[in-house]
Amino acid sequence: MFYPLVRRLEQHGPLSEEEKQVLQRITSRTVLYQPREDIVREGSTPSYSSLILSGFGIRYNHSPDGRRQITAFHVPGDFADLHSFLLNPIDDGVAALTACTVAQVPHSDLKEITKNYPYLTRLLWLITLIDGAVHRVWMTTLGRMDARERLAHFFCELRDRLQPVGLSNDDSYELPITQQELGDAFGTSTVHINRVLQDLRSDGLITSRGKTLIINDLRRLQEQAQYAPGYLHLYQRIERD
Amino acid sequence: MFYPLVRRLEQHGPLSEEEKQVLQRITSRTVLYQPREDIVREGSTPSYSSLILSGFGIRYNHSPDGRRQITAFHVPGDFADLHSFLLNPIDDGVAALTACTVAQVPHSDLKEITKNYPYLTRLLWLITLIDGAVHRVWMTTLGRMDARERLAHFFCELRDRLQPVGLSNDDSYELPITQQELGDAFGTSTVHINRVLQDLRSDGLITSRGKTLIINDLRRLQEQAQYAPGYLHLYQRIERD
DNA sequence: CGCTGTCTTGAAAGGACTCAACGCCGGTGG
DNA sequence: CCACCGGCGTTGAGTCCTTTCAAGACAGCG
Repeated sequence: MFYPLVRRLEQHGPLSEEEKQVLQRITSRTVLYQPREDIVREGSTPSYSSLILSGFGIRYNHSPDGRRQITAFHVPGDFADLHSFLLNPIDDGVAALTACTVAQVPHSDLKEITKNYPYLTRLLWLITLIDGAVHRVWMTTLGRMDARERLAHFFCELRDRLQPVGLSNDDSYELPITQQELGDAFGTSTVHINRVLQDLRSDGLITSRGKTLIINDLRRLQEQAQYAPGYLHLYQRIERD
Repeated sequence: MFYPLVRRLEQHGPLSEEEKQVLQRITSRTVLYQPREDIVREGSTPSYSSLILSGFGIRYNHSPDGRRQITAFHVPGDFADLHSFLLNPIDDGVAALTACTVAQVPHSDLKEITKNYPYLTRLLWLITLIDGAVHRVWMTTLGRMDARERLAHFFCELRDRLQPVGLSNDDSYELPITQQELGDAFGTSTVHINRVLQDLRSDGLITSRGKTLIINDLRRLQEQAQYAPGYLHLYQRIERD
């Protein structure tokens, strides 16, 4: 049996047997979602947080007049709405891009953890802080880079996030994201995403066949994207005492 | 004596006498910063987090080639880099816009709180989560709104954030932010900020005299900005048990 | 009084958008 | 087994928002 939350938190600090058991217990309730299905509705007040075990998801915001902004792409191992533990009603929604299996972690269990497991609490807190760090970098790409740089940056980011969960090999990975969704994430129209992708392809930086993305020239892609992976804090360590 | 952190956290749940004393103790070390001075350097690893007691600050990111994105404006009562408690080195910097008095809260004290005061821990965690919620809305304005809407949105947001700390009266407040800084925050050039401001002024939505901003028609400003203040979670309540 | 940072203005260029149409493909139903 | 359908990707043309570059006006400060 595979315990994604254990694996994820262990990236940031060692876990005791007891702690591992706690994490296994609170992630034992799992649910299956269909592609496009809502996992958490915008504005709702869930009593649990959703941990993605398999599949791809998105987090999104709608402006009152209906324009959509995708604020995060989620891969297996991501806690899509850990923030709904303390923040409710939540103002963003979570949806499945592909079929997803999701563990529903009751907020009551999270509260118990804050009472009895300060170290686990800090680890969970850290996960939400990394989320914020990624948000800030996305803000920087949205505000200060052009569409081409933003896309290149994202492809670099996704590669580094998929690696730890074994979903990226040889710099290629499954990318089940439509051009419309890319547009909604990176602040451009679908049409423009299409043209930028063609650009990246014709420059030999990437290849995309169907839903597979191949990075042909990682160095150059990272360079043009001004990509520096530190903000992902993949190996941020926390001390127990 | 005035304890900004107590006041801030009390917005989200009642505090016991003991808890108040803890908060007072950990915010007792204060420092004064000059305008433009760095409060936290980008990429550094501070051993304390900075709580702004008076003055305005910004948080910012630089892309490797030097373009700057301002990711947050901070007002009195804001914990500018509470996330540096667990996230280090931090990838964003904090700087003073005006003269600032700042309380430096040692990370060791924060760690003690996570061990002994789970309720305070959740309150502090909440603050960082609200930060994230604001980030997401900024992403939405950056990605999906034009410069005029973004500025209007920000003026509405700042009004609602200054109200609780008594810095906004009659829908007017001090705005010690240059057009260059507004540009760096909202993803446009300084020149364009200037033109958009003139637009908002000539439409009778705002008046700005020197560093004072007056909102002349709040309804219409909020409407055009599609402003919905829920994301600030100003009165988000958390339960003790 | 002069300096420097900030604000303002104009003109030309460019990145991105909208609208519209078309091709491709997989899925569905007859 | 084939025809239809809808979602997705692609393309072109015209338009608009925003940028860049440059220069001048203004204001606060030493």
